[in-house]
Amino acid sequence: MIRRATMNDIARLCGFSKMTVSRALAGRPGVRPEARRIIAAAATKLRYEVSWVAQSLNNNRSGVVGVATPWDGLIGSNFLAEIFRGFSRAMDESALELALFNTESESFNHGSKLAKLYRQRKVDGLLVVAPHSDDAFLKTLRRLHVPLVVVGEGLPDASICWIACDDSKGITFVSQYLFSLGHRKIAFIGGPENLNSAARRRKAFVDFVRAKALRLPPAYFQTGDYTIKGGREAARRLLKLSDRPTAIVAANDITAFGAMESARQLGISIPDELSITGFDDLPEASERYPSLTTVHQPVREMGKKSAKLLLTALAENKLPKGHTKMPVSLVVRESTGPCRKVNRTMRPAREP
Amino acid sequence: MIRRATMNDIARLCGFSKMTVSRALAGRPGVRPEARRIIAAAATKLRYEVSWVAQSLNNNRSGVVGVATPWDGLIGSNFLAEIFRGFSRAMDESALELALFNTESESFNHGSKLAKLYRQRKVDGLLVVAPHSDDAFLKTLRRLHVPLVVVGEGLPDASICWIACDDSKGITFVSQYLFSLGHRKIAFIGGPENLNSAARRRKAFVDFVRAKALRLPPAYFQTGDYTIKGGREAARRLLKLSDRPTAIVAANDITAFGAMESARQLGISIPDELSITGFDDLPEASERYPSLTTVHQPVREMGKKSAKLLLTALAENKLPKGHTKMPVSLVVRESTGPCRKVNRTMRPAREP
DNA sequence: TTGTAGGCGTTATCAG
DNA sequence: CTGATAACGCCTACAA
Repeated sequence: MIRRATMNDIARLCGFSKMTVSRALAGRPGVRPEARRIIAAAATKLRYEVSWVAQSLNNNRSGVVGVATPWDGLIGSNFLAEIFRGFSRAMDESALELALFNTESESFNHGSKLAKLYRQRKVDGLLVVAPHSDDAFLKTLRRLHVPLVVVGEGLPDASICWIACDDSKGITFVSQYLFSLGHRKIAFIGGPENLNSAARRRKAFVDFVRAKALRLPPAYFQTGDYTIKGGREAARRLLKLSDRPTAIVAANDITAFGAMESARQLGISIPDELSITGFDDLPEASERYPSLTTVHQPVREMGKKSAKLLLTALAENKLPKGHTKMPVSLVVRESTGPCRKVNRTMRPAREP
Repeated sequence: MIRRATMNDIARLCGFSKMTVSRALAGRPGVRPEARRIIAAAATKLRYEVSWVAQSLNNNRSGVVGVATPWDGLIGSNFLAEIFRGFSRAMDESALELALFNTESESFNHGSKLAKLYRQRKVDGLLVVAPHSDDAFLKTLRRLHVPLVVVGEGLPDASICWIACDDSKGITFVSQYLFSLGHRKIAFIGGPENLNSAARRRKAFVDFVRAKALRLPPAYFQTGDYTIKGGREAARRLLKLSDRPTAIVAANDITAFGAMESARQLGISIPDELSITGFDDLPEASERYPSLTTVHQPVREMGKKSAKLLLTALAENKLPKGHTKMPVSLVVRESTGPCRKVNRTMRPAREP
């Protein structure tokens, strides 16, 4: 492995000074076109690449944006994948790279690693994806004035910049839709308690139930963990009730997929005997059989937008600010249908 | 944002020279214990963190390991997720960070970005996950002597270090198992042509068919793309054949999931009328209904091992070498069963 | 238009 | 054990 060429090498090779070389290669004014050409040629010949480290030392910038997210919940998911696609779209032109951090690792959340990350200038800023509401590191970050944007979770702390979707509206959409199909026995499978968005979705459902004065047994309010398995188990509990629901609102698509599996296992047909809705509109939602009625949220767009926000802030050398609620929409597919007045339970269904 | 403390600040504060401070904080010998304590105290008071950039400039090391992989195929998948978990397990103690690169981005594969990545010292080495066999960048990398380990794909080029699983053996396992259950009409759904592993799996199946002298119609050899959709479509083609197979060997789990959906849509019961096998043993395989008989490959282990390999090589300042084929094993679950001599097709099944 | 001097924060080297 | 000096590769500021 041979030593890489430096500006000095180029300078020596073509008889200019380091400085002229620097100016020429950075495309800055004040260099004779002729000189520019000579220098460019020399650079090519020596296979020169600027040392990004040396630049960083000058700028006090690392050129790296950190992506921090709970791995166990997200890293294999299409949700995160879509967000990433959004990120990379936004950063394509920016010469910045993405580094990945697991917020679930002790050292990260505790803050020990975190302080270093930024103070050692390993990252210029952070994109935080779907943090848990009990994550300690966000407070640390705020105190250190680290430029950061939170994606996919609206936070109560007004000083933190975030981009999320309108959770309440989404849940209202599906609930309303099921209601309009005649469903009155609607159950809910929520997400993990440590996500603000999950809490908001649950609250929206509760509000809806109240507004429509539906009288639902407590067992209709289940909690999952945004995994297939969690959805399956919660649905199983629901579907084994003597007075089982005719529709299930799942707090995300994955949970809905799990619920669909439980129904299938129990021989309950979708949507004839049971309607199911999701939330997120992951690519899979349209590909499953039956396809899933769900709430579309512009995940990739959110990724792109948040990355842009951060880049702009970094460029202007200030902290990103503000909160954005992205619009959601109802996507009707095959997993929902009109309510049949009587289901197959032994006892006849209660009249609403 | 206040200027960060430097070694100079500490030196001034406690009356030692920069050099002594450096030695003390790096825990190197040749510093009086008393001095050590004083310096440590000063560092704490000033909230000092070493500048990793300045260190890099000295070491000619960036402290970053790049992870390069085709995003569209992998980034939302549990396969990649498992590999990542392995990586992070291996790097937990190492102070290195992971940066992410999309091999499908033009600038990357073309090599323009790539050369820079390493020559600018943005990364010390690369972990390349499941590259396509037609990826040009690998050749570039080899020429530049970039330390790299390829995970999940065995490559023909002997000079590149890789860790993969024993594809042939895996396919032989499932084929053999289906055969032992009495299946003779076994179809295959392969993976994308631009993956060496997919080619090897297909070849293993063909070899098996030949060894057993099975006479299968050409339509029994399908090609998917390792997606649910691809699996579903290929399976649909198979199941609509007048002489349809009694078993399907899918080249990965995802494809198998798709195939299972097709069967369900067509009202074909698994495993009574159709046996299906996968490959990978993703976490989902055991959670689907019915659960999937498949080939287990130690994905996380592979991730861990490859990261370790790279770290060792970096520490010893040489290129990682060698090829590792990880063992695979057959995992029997619910998606396979004995062959019934007559299936529901109108015409009676041929005798084997 | 070009060049010189100096600094970014750390560490290697060698002298005290 | 401690410290002065130089070097890593680039860029800003200023001078010619």
